[in-house]
Amino acid sequence: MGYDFKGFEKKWQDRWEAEGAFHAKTGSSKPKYYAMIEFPYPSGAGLHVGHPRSYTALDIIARKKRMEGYNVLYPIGWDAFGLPTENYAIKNKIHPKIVTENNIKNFKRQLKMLGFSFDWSREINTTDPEYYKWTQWIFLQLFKHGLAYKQEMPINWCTGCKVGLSNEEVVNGVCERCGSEVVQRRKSQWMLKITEYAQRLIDDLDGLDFIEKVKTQQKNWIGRSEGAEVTFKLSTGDDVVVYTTRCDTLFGATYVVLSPEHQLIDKIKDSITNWDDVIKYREDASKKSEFERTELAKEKTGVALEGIYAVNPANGSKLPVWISDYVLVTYGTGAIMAVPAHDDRDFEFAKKFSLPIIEVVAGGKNVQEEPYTDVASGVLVNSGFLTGLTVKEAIPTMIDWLEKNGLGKRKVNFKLRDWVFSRQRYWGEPIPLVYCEKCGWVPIPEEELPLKLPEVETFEPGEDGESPLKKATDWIKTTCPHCGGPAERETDTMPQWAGSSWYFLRYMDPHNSEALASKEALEYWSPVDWYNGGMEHTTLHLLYSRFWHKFLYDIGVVPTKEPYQKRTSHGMILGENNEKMSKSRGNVVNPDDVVNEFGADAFRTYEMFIGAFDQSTPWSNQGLKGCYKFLERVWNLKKMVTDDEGFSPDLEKLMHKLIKKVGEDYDRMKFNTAIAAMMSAINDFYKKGSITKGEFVTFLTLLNPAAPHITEELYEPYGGGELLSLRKWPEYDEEKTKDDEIEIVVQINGKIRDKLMIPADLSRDDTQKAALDSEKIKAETAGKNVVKVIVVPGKIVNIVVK
RNA sequence: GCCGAUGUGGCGGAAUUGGCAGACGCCCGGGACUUAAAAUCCCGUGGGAAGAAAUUCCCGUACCGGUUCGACCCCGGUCAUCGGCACCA
Repeated sequence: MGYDFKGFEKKWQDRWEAEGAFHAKTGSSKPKYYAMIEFPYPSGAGLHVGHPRSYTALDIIARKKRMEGYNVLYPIGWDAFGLPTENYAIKNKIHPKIVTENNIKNFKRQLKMLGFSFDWSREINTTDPEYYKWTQWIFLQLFKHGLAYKQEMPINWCTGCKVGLSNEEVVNGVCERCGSEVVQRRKSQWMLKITEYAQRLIDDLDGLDFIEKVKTQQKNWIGRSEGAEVTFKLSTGDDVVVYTTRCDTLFGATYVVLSPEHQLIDKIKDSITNWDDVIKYREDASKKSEFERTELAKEKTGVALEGIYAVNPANGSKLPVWISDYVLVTYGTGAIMAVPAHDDRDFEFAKKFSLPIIEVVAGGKNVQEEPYTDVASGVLVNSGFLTGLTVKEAIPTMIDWLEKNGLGKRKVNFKLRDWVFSRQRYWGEPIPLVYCEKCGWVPIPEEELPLKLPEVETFEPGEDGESPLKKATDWIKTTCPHCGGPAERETDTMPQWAGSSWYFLRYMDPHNSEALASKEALEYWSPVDWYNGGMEHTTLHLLYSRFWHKFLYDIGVVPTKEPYQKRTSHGMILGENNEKMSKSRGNVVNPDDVVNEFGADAFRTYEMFIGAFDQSTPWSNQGLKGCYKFLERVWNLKKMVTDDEGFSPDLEKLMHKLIKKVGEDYDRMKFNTAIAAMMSAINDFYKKGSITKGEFVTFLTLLNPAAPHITEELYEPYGGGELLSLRKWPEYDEEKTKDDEIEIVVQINGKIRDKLMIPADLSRDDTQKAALDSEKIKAETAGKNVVKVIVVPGKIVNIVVK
């Protein structure tokens, strides 16, 4: 009738804590192992059943490594700045600090009840001034090295949160967080030059053990493209530089397009005869929200700049110049040469406005009807000195020609944009800069860090999205650290991603007041050996933190180029109805209820057994019960343990196989099959009716990383006061995992006709002989012509007959 | 549209990477125990056909085709679902 998990789960959690069993020791002579999960945002909703999937997985890794003799760091903390807390604070008129404290308290209780082997003595909190002191310090270093700059620029403005968003935070034209419409606004914003690291962020992926889809997603996001910048002369005498990856098609350019925001337009204003139309188009374009821009992408719009033309540098032909918002001001040069015969967008535009289409690459269908964009095949035509070359040959030939004649040059572009780093919000790290009329932006002295968040009456953003800190007038007024004159503090705060961009460093030395971490700790623990987290952070947190880390490497603060050696990702846990868990769908499973009813071990074991770790799977209460039953069977094993040491002859093979299987499966994150193997073993134990002490203890050790409480409890009578969690991981003997006799399959023409037990080490010839000697096979092959016999020793014999 | 992943019993999922498809668990069915039920333990469980039975045969990994002695696995094509990107020239 059940096992009394409530009687001991808490007991062991307390004992691990009291003994400091999972404390990592900086500088220990043991080899180090740094396992990390993404620290949670302590939301009011409490822990989601998805969190423990990742935490249990790396807990298993951490616990196993510890048992294998490593000095393991498996830390935990709170990524606690952010909008949901602030919005809750506004709504309920409670200080976000209090909200955060309460949420952390609840999260901490929930995490503790699950028995993770976190080193709680290293707990960190991004909203703690002792923590954000160093977030601010890093920002100051970025500023001092010219990687932080303030710029008036069109930003994504969330109409709901009243805050600027980075491109990464805009999903399908709406705010990732609140779902409100996002529009373009011009705002002065702090920016971080992540683009300066674009190439290195791609290149350095090579040496890393990241799952492939993370690497490709990051590469696609950074979006490197090789091409050329080509200069077109305008009839006004000005130059317009366009960016193209297909300079081979230059002879086919039939018009030039500038983005509506292109700077040149104002300069040549006087030569444009339809200026009113241009003004109107620009205004319309700027009013379009991000949503409209993407949704209406199909329908091309534009205005010709009348009174001017551009000259094609390849053949001197005069081309009309247009403006259109299908050309983005933020990419390349904000201007393109249009080759409608060989580009989908240009084709569409040319059709709509009846512009000429000239074929310069042969090999497609009629380019008057559809563009031919294939780069792999196709030969240049109508293209002067390029005619006859393949596209692949023509591109470098054209670039060489352009460079030789001073008409263009090779150019690499990236889709990645600089990181919009300021938020007009309260609950974030204050940006530690002051503005002085005389000296401009001046960093505050490092001794003055942390620059603490001032107290304010209300946390709402002001009209027009002013930062709530604007109301802290006393705080804002200060003196310039440079000239001593009057100055004002920056009132924007940092985005939520700031604190998480370096937290893995703080874990190494969390209480250091002199530095973000000591040199010794950084040298000892870097890099994180294994970092598991969600795919949703691939282009945000994961990229941002790699960027910060590279910067810190460049200025000599950290010893490695990359923060994380290995990155894996877990699949989502869906509701029982196979949909994403959400309050509105009513399919949320609360970890508190699960632990209360079935205990932490059953919860952990089930989350590991639920399916392939990297794939999404629906929750199942029945499946959970199955795992509970398994643990119950483990519990009841204690009644059948004999006093014998070691392994009994009839279970020896099984035990060695099991040690091998479970260990290897844990390492490869095949937790589901590791648990399955242990379930299978349990079935065998029950069949036999008794097991030795040695078998029992070994079994408990293998299960311990997944189900630490029940195994500690069962081990207690055998441990002599020692914790099972700190016991040595069992070893196996490869020889003893091998069977003496194996079953092989005999096929005739690929169909199974017989199965034979043969000695495992039987030679190829003898295996073949045994197969052909089988009665069944003899009967089947009688009177037929044996054409061929394929023998795979230890596996199969296939006899081909006619 | 582009990039990536996935598709296997009633369900979650296995399959040493080209060698017995369906491990393990759930559900369901049967039996033991019990006055009875629950719990527990044992057995069965992809579909179809033949047989009283042990057993035997056929079909089967989204669909179509190919390579191979042999394909869930490799190749070509199609469809579906999910995730990411999306006017990036």
